[in-house]
Parts: sequence; structure tokens; C-alpha cells
Amino acid sequence: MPSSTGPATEPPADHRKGPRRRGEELEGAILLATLDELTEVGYAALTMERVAARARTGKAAVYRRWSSRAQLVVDACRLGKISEVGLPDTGELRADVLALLRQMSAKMDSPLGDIMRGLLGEMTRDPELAELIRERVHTVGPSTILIILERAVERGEVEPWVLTSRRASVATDLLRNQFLMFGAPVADEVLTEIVDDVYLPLVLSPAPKPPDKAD
Amino acid sequence: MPSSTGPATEPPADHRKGPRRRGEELEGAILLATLDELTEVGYAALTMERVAARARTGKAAVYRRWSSRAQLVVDACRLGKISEVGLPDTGELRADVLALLRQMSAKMDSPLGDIMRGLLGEMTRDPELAELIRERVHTVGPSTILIILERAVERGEVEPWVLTSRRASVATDLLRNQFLMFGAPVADEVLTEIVDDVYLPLVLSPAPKPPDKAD
Amino acid sequence: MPSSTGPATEPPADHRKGPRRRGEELEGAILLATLDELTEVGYAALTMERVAARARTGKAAVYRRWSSRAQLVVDACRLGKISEVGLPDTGELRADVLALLRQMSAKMDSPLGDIMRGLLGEMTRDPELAELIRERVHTVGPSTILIILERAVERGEVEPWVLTSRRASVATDLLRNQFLMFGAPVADEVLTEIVDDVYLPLVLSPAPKPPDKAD
Amino acid sequence: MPSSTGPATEPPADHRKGPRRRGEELEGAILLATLDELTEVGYAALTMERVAARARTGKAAVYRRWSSRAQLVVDACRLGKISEVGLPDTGELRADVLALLRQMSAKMDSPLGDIMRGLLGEMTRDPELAELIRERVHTVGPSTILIILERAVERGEVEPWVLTSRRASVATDLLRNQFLMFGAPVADEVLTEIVDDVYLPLVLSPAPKPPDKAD
DNA sequence: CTCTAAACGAGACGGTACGTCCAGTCTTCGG
DNA sequence: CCGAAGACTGGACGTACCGTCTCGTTTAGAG
Repeated sequence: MPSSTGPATEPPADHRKGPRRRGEELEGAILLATLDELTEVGYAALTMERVAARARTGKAAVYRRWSSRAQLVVDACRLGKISEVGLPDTGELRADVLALLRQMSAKMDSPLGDIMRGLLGEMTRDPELAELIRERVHTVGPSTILIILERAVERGEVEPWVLTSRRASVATDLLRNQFLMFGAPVADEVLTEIVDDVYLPLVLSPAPKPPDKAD
Repeated sequence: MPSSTGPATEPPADHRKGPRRRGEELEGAILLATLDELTEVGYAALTMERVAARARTGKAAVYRRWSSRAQLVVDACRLGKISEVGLPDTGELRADVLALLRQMSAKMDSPLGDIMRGLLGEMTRDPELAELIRERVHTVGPSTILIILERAVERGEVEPWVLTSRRASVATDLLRNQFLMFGAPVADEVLTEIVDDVYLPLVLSPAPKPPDKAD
Repeated sequence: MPSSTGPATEPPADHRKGPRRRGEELEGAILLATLDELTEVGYAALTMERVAARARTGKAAVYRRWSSRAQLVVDACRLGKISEVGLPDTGELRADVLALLRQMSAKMDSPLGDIMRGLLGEMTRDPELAELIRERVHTVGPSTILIILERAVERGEVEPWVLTSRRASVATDLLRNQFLMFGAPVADEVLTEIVDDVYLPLVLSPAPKPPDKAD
Repeated sequence: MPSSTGPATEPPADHRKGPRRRGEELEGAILLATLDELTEVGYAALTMERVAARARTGKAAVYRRWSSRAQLVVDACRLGKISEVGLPDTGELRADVLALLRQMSAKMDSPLGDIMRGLLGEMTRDPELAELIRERVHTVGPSTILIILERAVERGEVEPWVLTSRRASVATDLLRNQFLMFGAPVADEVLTEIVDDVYLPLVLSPAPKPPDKAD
């Protein structure tokens, strides 16, 4: 409900009369329009043309700021805080991780799921964009789970070396994979399996010893 | 180079003269054209129009068989055995898994990587298609790793319960996630990390005990 | 309503089972389908494809018998007696002619009007077809008005030379022109004008003398 | 030969470089392309696609201005003055009329004949278009013959009431009918028959008296 | 407080591809 | 072996967007 929150601040119906929007005001209007389009028709059907029309501006004003659909959408998500997740803090590692996975799973079942799929497909074309997308996606999980782990370390639940290990992000990585392969919603049973059968055993076990053979 | 292997069997340049292709012959020609397009321009730039032109037929003949780009590409991959991986058999679990991951990683660095990304993005739109894609993708890893595990079980390296555990496919799942998030090629160091730091500890450890609390 | 009169004689729904229709039976089915299409969608939108589908057969079966849409429609009209007009016989020339024009005008306001327009447009392409169409169109007027005139000659209303004069068909020619230029329905006032202001003065006046100058 | 007259003014071969054509310039280019197509392949084979390609523009630019083939062709004819006829002025009614009919007959034997046939078939579908066509066709005859008649009235050859009578346009109406029914070229003998046997007797005779019975 | 340069809105432009429909031709296979 | 049924090649349909561009207008900010 991006734009429905502030109808009073909407621009007048016809901008040929009245003051013309510029700079940040216009940028905001375009991003809002993008969010509306994303929720209504989804990422795949979002076009620059429709976004411009919805924002009551011209395509040039959009292209001047974002050279591709993907970049526009990434920015719109940032504005909409669409991919924000709360930081669980139950005092126990297992509950924290499970809460995080559930939040992520809920996001994936919203329009954000479509968006994530779509953006992943465009990462090949533009390395810069790829970096942007990774940052976005990472805040939905990896960076959060690190904080969760740090607290567990402070509580003594988890040993410090885990924080820099590949094991740290296995839970969110597996959830992401599950979503991409099987779609949303992800069954809660799957989440508990990931936590209890895979993740907790990994982060609670002692440090692995390096393999005998390098290769 | 799908079609370049057999120029002698290629259809004549102009089908207005000469016998008209039908049924399987035509179907094969279309799929070959699809493979050629995939390798030349990639999945994102593949269009029904170009495929039809390249196969020297009309769009209708293509749409009669495949109602969408994605379905066509899935079938073409099947024909081209693009996603086939060999079954490693070194007599040792670690080497087998590492060999599999390396094969998968190589595939992901070929046009198949693009295709995989693109198809994942279209899974939302069509559940039937989603199932097809899952089957395709699963043969590139999950089904193979199960065989590898079974052999390890026979050798006594791994306990049988692992075969039905979520742990079984963690290696390929993490690799897939790594590719989707960070692109190809996947550093060999990452593969060994996945194997030594995550996968082997998981499948070689004793069975997890169920959590104390259900939720 | 060509086909609605005899649903009992309709072919079974699926001809892949059951005996195939051949020869006259199939021919009749195609012509019926053509009439149905003509009344439903009109001449302009009639296609060989739809006719074949409606007759539950293939296009080749249609093309084997009629090499063009126009020829098919001409035959269908013949079957449907669409262009038939009654022969007025009131005992008076003016009333006969007026009755004929009114009949023709009514026909022109039915689907036949569309058909006539359409066929006239295709006469250029095929001289054989042109001849067919002329015959069809001529029975709706010229040939009938000659009979009317013959009776008037017998009654002594009209002099015999008129029968072989260009004047004989002026009434129907003008009506046809009026329809083609201004569409149907043709106002009754126009019909009486044609009769009283043009046609009767022409056929009731004495024979014209040849012009003084040849050119 | 619409476009062949001015190769020097032709647009550059590739409009992707250089300034884009807009407005009237582009409109003119499209109409020229239409005229060229009309003379080369005729009305029936004229397609929006070929016109756009020939004018080196996109289909959208054509559709934006003309929503149908017929409207485009009508405008192109207007530009090409294809249906223009000279105004004969010999000082004698018979010679004037004959000259007009011969001009019209010549036009009908040119591509304009095809065009006229084709457009007549499309009048049913679109009343607005029908009006446009009528205007076009009317300038090729009816409006001209009225001027001829006016002059004859001034010379005393013809009585004034003829100008507002249906008789005035009988010559051109019959010629048009002759063309549509029997095609072009119309034999010169037919033209003289229309003039000497039908038209002159009609316009030179005294005013008709209204019929005794209204119906 | 002008005057200029940039940004804006609107939408036309030259293209590409869409998915559908149809024209005619050719192949297959049933009767 | 004929012919019915239907798949084939080819191409036009009218629409939607792409990313660029032009046009006139509005606005900010420099002088």
C-alpha cells in the first residue's frame, strides 16, 4: 500500500497546469508508482511505460535516473522497505533463527518473491546491478542472522569461529534455495527441518578440522 | 554446437520446394534451432520469432507445440543433454561430491547458467512449467548426489538415515544458491568449503536428536 | 437461417469416427456452412478456414471444389436462392417496375447487400468469376425487367424497340448504383424518382434519332 | 509515378541516423509510399506492413494516423490527385458529356478502378469511411457534370430544372454501373449509347409531369 | 529581478516481438 | 487409389514496449 498512505500529498491530476515536480519530489513519485505497479501486476509485467504513466511523467524522466527496469525496482524496494525484516531476540538461538526464517518465508510469499526471482534472472546482464541485488538480498537474512549468531556467541551458545564460517548463513541459503526451487509459501515443517536437522547441528558442533588432502 | 555436428542431415535451404517436414523431423529442427539460439544469444534474448526463422518454419508451427518460450527451452535442453552430468565414482565420498560440484559449477558457467536463471524467473507464472523446470534442475545434482550417497552407505562411510534426510542435498543446494547469488564461475575454494566445512560434517555425524521444543 | 431448418440432417459432431462424407453430401455441408457464415459474420469476414471448420472438414476439401472465396459464395447463394426475386405482374408497367425495385431494394438491405459489394470488388481478379457474378446479379433485375417490359409491349404500353435498347435496364442500373454509393436501405422516394423522373419518360418516349455527328 | 518525380527530395536511406521525420513530412512519406504500392501491387494486395516498410517507418506511425487500409488509401488518392478529371468546355453539351465520360472511363481503366472497387466493398463496415469515399467518387463525375450542365443552361441548351433533377447525374451513374458490372475498359460505343440514347433525351426533353398516383 | 540553461510533461519516432489468423500447398492415412 | 483431414510455410494482422528524440513549458539559479 505504498501510495495509499498519502493521497493528500499526491500531485494534481494534470501537471500541465500547476507546479511541476522536480528532483527528489519527482523521484519519489516515480518510485511510488513503481511500488504500486509491483504490487498490482508484479515484476515480470512491470514496464517503464506504465511506471511513467502512473507517475504522471514522461519516460525520459525515468530513464534519466534509472537505465533499466531492474535498477528502478531495486531502488523502489529500498524505498518501500519491502525487504526489511525485524531482528528477533528471544534469548535463544533456535527460536531466533526460526523466527527469522519465518519472516523471510512470509516475504517470499508476497510480491517480493516475484521481484527476487525476476531480479536474479537479470543479474547476468549487468555486474553493477548484480552487486546491488546481492546487497538487497543479503540484508534479508545473512546480515541479520549474523547478529543473531553474535548474540548466541555472547550467551555462550555458539563458539566464535562460527561467525566467520560458511556455516553461518546455511539456514538462510537453504531457505532461499527452497523458495527458488519450490516456490512460496514454504511449509513451516521445512523451516524446522532446516533449523533442527541442518543448521543447529552445524553451528553447535565443534570446529571442523581441515581435510587431510588439500584437494 | 548442437547443429554443427551434422550439416549433412540439415534440411534443404528452401522448404517451399522439396518435401515438407512434419512431426518429429520438424520438431527436431525447431529444438535444434532453439539450442543454437541459446548458445548464440542466450536465454534472455531468445525469441519465438528468431527460433522459427532459424528453423525455417513459421511461428505457428512453434506455438502449436510449445505455448511459451520457457517450455520450448526446457525441451531443447532435454534434447541437447545440456544439463547432463556424469556420475563420479572414485570410491570415496569426498572426492565424489567434489567432482559433482565441479561438474555442476562448470555447467553453471556455460549458457546453461543463463538458462537456469531465466527459467527460475518464469516458474511463478506457470505451475506446470515450474514442475518441468524442477525436474530438469534436479537431475543436475540432487538425484546424482543420492546415488553417490548410496554408494557411500554401501561402503559404510555414511549411515543410511542420511539418504532420507534433508542433509543429503545440502551440498548441491548451497552450490545452486552460491551460483544464483554470486554468479559463475564459482571459485573452487568455495566448493571445497561447502564440502569440508558443511557437507561432510553433516552427513558423517550421527543422527540429530529431535528438538526439545516443538516450536 | 439456412442450417437451422434441418438440424436433423446435420452431420455428426465428429467425423473422425463414423463414415466420411464425400461428394455431394460434403459439398452440401460446405455450402450450408458458407450460408451460415454469410448470415452471421457477413461476406467480408468470411474465410475459407472458418467455412471448413464449420463444415467440419479441411480447407483442401473446400479448395478442391472452389478455388476462391468468391466462387464459393456465388454457389452458396445459388443454393440458398438468396438473390431470387418474384416477378411482379400487376398489369401496369409503372406498378411492375416499382414493385421490382422495391424487391431489389429489400434484398440489398439484407446480407445479400454485403455479398454483392464484396463480390463486385473481386471481379477484377478473375474474369471467369466476373462472368458468374454478372449472371447472378443480372437475375436480380435486368432479366426480370425485360419480362416486365415484354408484357408492357404486348399490352401496347411500350414500343418494341425499347427491349433491345440501353434504356431497358436503366431503372435497375440506377438502383444498383444508388445502393453501391449510398448504401441500404434505399429510400422509397428515391425509387419513385427513378421510375417517374427517369425510367418511364425514357421507355415511353419515341425512339431517339441518331445524333448528327458520329463522335 | 508519384515518388519517382522527386528523388532529390527523398529522405535519407536510413533514418536511424539523422533527424527523424515528424508530422507532415512523415505523413507525406507514408502517403507517397501508399501511392507507390497502389500502382505496383494494387489495392487488394496493399498491406499496412509493406506501406510502413516502404516509407521506412514503423507500423505504429501509420496506424496512429489511419486506422484502416481504406482510410489511408482514400487520403493517398487525395494527395495523388488520382481521381481528378479535367473540366471539358467545348461549347456544346453532347461533346462535353462525352469528353467527361471518356475521362472517367480512362481513370477506371487505371489502378483507380481497382481502388474504387475495393473501397466500395469496405463502405459497409464504416459509415465515416463511406462518406469519405462518396466525396472522392463524387468529384469524379457528378460534381463535374453539374458544371457542364450549368453552362448548357446558360447557353440555353438545357432547361434550369434539370440541374436539381435526378436526371442530371444519370450519365455518370450509368457509366459507373457499367464499369462495376462489366469492368474496364468501357467500350466507347457504350459511352455514346449512354449519351445519345439515354442522357441527352433525358436532359433535353421537357419537364416530367408528376405521376397521377402517388404510389 | 531578469535571463538562461536545465529539467519536465507529453508523446512521436523507428524498431522488434508478440500471439493470432488466414492463404494455399502438401502429406498422411482411412475407406 | 482417391480424397478427407489436417499440418505445413509464409506472411499480415493490430498491439505493446523499447529506448531515443523533439517540442514547448516550467523552474531554478546566475548575474
